[in-house]
Amino acid sequence: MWVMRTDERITLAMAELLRRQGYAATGVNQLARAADAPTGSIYHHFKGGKREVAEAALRSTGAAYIRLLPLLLDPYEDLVEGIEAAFAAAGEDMRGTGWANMCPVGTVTGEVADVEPRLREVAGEVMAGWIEEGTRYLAGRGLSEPGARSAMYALLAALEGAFILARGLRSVEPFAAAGRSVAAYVAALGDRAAEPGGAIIR
Amino acid sequence: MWVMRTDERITLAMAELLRRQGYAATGVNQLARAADAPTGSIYHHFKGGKREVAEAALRSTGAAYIRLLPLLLDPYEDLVEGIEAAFAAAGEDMRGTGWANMCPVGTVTGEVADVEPRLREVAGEVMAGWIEEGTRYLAGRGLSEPGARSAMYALLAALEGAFILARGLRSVEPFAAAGRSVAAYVAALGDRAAEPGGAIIR
DNA sequence: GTCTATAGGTAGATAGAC
DNA sequence: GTCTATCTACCTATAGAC
Repeated sequence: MWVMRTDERITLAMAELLRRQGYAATGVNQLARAADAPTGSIYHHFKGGKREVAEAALRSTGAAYIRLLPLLLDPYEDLVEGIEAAFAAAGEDMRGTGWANMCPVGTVTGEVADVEPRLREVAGEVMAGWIEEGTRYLAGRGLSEPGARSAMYALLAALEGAFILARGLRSVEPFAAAGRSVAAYVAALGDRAAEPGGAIIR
Repeated sequence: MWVMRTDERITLAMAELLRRQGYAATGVNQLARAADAPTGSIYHHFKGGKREVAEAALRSTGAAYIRLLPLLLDPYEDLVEGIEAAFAAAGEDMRGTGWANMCPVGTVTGEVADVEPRLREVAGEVMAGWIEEGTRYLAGRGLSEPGARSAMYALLAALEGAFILARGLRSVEPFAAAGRSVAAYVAALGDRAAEPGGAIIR
């Protein structure tokens, strides 16, 4: 793509700002500057203003993020090993951006879920999509359906929490520990699935 | 305490507002209303204004939260069982408050770590204190020191992440899964510690 | 579709009477 | 120490020329 449409630039700039400073602290003028667009263009493309831009940003980054799961785990024949490696990679990525690289969906949900019901809804839809797609993927890697679903909840919680802890502590240690924890859980699920009679997993 | 000092009311009100709507969305006038104090009193007690109030709120809730760890886990002779129960309790607590009951430290860290360096520092200090105290507690429950530390990182990450997922999805399922995951990790750490030669734990 | 100018409101912060 | 009135600056959003 040699050119990027104005509305795409606006959405992308919003996603970046949400990751770094959240929704409330992000101003429309700041967004316009970041997207290299005049203020009026934002309201031309997004009649709902700032909030509608944020909704678009959450949806688009949500779709992009879930694609990382197979991308990071496919190379590992051993799923448990892959999970530890994926968490480690996320930690290094965050360190490389000066501890700024957070998930906008998690940031916004924590920040303004009570005050902006529409954003909470969109974030919830994105998260639900993550769970569904992730469950399918993990089931394809050998976990039972309920086991895969539970593992996906645990994985996402550990990941979102590791983002926050790493950002506060400026350390990759939360990612390392969270990765080991989720890996241990998946390993335990796998062991149980491999037992005779198999797949009794809560 | 029959009376509560003005500065205490302000700090407490700020903590509550931070949990529900974050730092940037919380206005000084709103804070004054919530604390039942005039705007000027805030600047009388906190020369640094809004940001200094937020610092005090993070420190005080940080100290209060870590006390919950022994409170929730002491009743359980089996640590692994206790961890699952504690996560379940946190989830129910959150459901009871209409999915609003989040940790202000995590919220603020996710929201304005880049934009308000002082708040990031304070949040980091609070988190580091959680790790230290939590590591001591878990070591007292039989884990090796490095195992306890790693478990504490994993526990906090899973908990902060579960807050976010539960808030977005309006479901306690993230807490259930996160609890099972951390419990599985602690169980694995314990098994290894019990092996002959013992306590080879990363 | 792009961009400028600006309206109307609210923010954080302060001054100073009590 | 408490409280009111108010300042300046910035916010979201809009109107309308190009």
